[in-house]
Order: sequence, then C-alpha cells, then structure tokens
Amino acid sequence: MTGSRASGRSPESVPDPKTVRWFRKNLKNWGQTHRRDFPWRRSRDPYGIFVAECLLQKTEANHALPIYRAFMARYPTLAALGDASLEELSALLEPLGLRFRASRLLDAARSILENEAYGGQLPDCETELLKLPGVGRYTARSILSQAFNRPLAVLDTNIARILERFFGVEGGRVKSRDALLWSLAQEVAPKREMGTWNLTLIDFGAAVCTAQKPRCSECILLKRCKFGEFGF
DNA sequence: AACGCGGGGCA
DNA sequence: TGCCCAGCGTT
Repeated sequence: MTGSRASGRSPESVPDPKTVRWFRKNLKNWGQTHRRDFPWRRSRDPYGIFVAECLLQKTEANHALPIYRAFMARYPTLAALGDASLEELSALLEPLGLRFRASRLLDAARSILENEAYGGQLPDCETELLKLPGVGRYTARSILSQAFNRPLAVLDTNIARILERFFGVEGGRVKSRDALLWSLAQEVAPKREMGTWNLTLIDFGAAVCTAQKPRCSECILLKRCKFGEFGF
C-alpha cells in the first residue's frame, strides 16, 4: 500500500515524530529532578523488583512502602519466600487488600523454585514470566526493563492516561484502544534506559497528570497536549 | 468485554 | 460519599 501511511489505522498510532521527540525530551528532563526514590528502585535484584511489582498492583506506592520493607525483612530471598507460611504472608499483606496476592506470590515463588531450568532465579524472559500466577504483561515487562535492562515499554493506568490525553487517543472499542496504547507506549519510548523511562512516566502520572484534577497549570507538556487544548 | 477483588488516601 | 490506586484472572 502506497499513499496514506495511516490507512487502516487510527491516526493517533502514527504521531508526528517531532512531537514524539519533544514529549520524550521534556519528560526525561522532568524525571531527572522529580522521579521518586523507593527502596525497590535502588537495586536491580529481580526478586525484590518482582515482590514490589506484585505489591504495587492497583495499590498506591506510598501505601505499599512500609509493607514492602517488612516483606523484604521477613523474606529477603526467593528461597525464604518459598518456605513461608500462607497464613503469615497473608497477615503481612492484609493492609494492602486484594488478598489473593498472598497465595499468588507464594505459588509463583514455589513454581520458580521447583523449575530446575530457572536455577532458583526469576526467568529473564517474558514468556516464562507470564506463566507465573499474578504476573501479566505489565508486571513481566516491568521486571524485564528494571531488573534486566531490557528495552520494553510498559502500560499501566498512569501511562495510559498520559498517552490518551497528550496524543488525544479516541475512546474506541476497549480492546483495540488497549492495543493502540501498548504500541504507542513502545513507540514513544527511548531506545536506552527503558526502566528509568517507564518509572518517569509512572511518576509523572502520579504527580502531575493525575486521574482527578490534573495539574495542567504546572505541566511541562501542556503546550502540545491535546487534553490541554480544551482549557483544562 | 465485563467484572470482582480491597483497604486506604484524598478531595 | 465517591473515586482512584505500578493489574490480573475468570467468565
């Protein structure tokens, strides 16, 4: 097919390259001074990052923080978690809600430990990570980008909201919109330091481009934001 | 494609 | 009070 490059696809899936570079540059700059500091971000230990990602699902980071500290003190290694009792683990995670997380975490840990091919370590491959209970596309790719420095973008509620607003993604059918946002997330991402980039986007969504009452007046992206065009 | 899970923070 | 939070599994 020659002619229109956008034929057959939503125009938003082919954003202007100059706009993409501007978006990337401004956010990277913002991240250098505003990115949050959490204990699970200070190491590349796949186990610690895996634990953090599980605790953070649908849970505010500041809420998960004290539980994460207690978790890592009680179960500092994958082997230690494998030996945990479900009752004690459940009690530890209780303040975070979503109680099924305790059994999923335990099942995931034991499943890894039982697999000889993994050598007692988390697998560094998306297909294998997705086999673990409680690990979906976001969690798998987040672990890979942060612990293994793999160039994989992620999509969470924060990032989806930023992309929707800035690039003006229309709300079509839910499934196609989701696929569009995943491809857009990968397209706008830099080639290097994807782990840092993913965290920057998440923090920007949590601090500025919030779900309710976004802080558009102090937003570094406002000038070219589709959402900002309408006077918010 | 829609839904349940969940305690806690915040306006 | 109501909405939202570094999603995922099930139907």
